[in-house]
Amino acid sequence: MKYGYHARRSKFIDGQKMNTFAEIFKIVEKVPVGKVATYGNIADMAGTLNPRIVGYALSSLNSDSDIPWHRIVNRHGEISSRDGDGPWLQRELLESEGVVFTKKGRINMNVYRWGG
DNA sequence: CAGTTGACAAGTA
DNA sequence: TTACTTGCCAACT
Repeated sequence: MKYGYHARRSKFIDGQKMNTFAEIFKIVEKVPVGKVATYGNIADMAGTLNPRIVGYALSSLNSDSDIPWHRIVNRHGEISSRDGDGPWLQRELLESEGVVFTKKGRINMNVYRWGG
């Protein structure tokens, strides 16, 4: 599965019409505990999105959101959140779910990556 | 309506 | 392996 941008904008998932952000959140919600997904993963599953849009959508969430935003990392298995307590909180949450970080602060994607 | 932005990814060196 | 460049596109201004 390559990182391909789909030309069509499918705003339909499971036969229901919904906006772009909702699509993203719906996918993110499916990431199981103890696993992580990349922005590209979510974008690909959503069917049409640029991975940037995924980050954009997640950035609109609060830290206490019901969406497991912390399970989304970049392709290198690194935390990409911006500033504030975001990055630290994300790592805390992941470690509390059993995700192990390397000394460089990266995640072994071969083990924890979800999808497929 | 026309830029600009951004929690990215892939390719290349 | 890291660092830099290019392509993306919805939301924002």
